Amino acid sequence: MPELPEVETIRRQLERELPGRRIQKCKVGLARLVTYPSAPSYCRGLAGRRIEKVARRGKYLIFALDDGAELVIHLGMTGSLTMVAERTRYPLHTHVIFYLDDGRRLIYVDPRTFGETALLKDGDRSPLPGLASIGPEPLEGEFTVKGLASLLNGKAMVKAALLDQRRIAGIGNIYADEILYRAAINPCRRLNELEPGDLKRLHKSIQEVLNEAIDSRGSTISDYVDLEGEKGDFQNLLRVYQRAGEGCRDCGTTILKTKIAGRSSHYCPHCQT
DNA sequence: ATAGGCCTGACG
DNA sequence: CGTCAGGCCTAT
Repeated sequence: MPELPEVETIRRQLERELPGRRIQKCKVGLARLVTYPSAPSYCRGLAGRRIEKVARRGKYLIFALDDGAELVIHLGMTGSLTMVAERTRYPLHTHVIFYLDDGRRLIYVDPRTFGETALLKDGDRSPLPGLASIGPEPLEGEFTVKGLASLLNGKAMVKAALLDQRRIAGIGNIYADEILYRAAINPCRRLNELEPGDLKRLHKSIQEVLNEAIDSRGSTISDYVDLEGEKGDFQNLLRVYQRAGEGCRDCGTTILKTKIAGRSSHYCPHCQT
């Protein structure tokens, strides 16, 4: 579910709430979600730690702890984080509970359980291959047109490449479609056929779409909510995603839907070539 | 590159 | 009942 804009929205809210707070203890209801180390060691390692900072890398949330360890959470498809008061009933599918020293709890809820969490020591991210091999942040200064061109090598379809977290961090199915629409690039185009003009538009579109989505606090298609339980607004601004059969907002042509890299892909056959 | 698997829930 | 869903890993 959550892509870069949704995770960044949650990160900003966590950053207002958590730094300075201690995790008194933690409870794991579904041990499978703790991918490193074992669930018991994870809880032992977290007990008593103070949270110093909440960062984001792609779709991963990274909590820096006072002993140098990192608490990592990936929300998968349907994960969400919420702060709840003491004596509040936990929602269905609450799998991890962090008890904070102000009485509140940070809870991890995830119906489909595609998410994961881990506790990394000494900045060693190798236990999480997806994080260890992640590509550059598209909204950071070093993400240039030239850099993008070098990341998009080979002959894969451009849509598949945008979804590949090892090339660029944080883009998922919604924003890949929206980015390609804005860049006027057909999702089936091959990387080795992109011209300098395409790359320039693609670079600009990646940053514009992601920044605008963050400004709208993400997209809520079905169940995404932020830390406060609020839905995002960007679903109202989508141009192609889930609009198959409807008219293109620019030219009126019917938006098409196809399958690329196993994911549904929406595009305007007239505007995107 | 593609399909299948991991899960639950919504919808037709 | 079947199909589909914001992610990602594996096997073919």
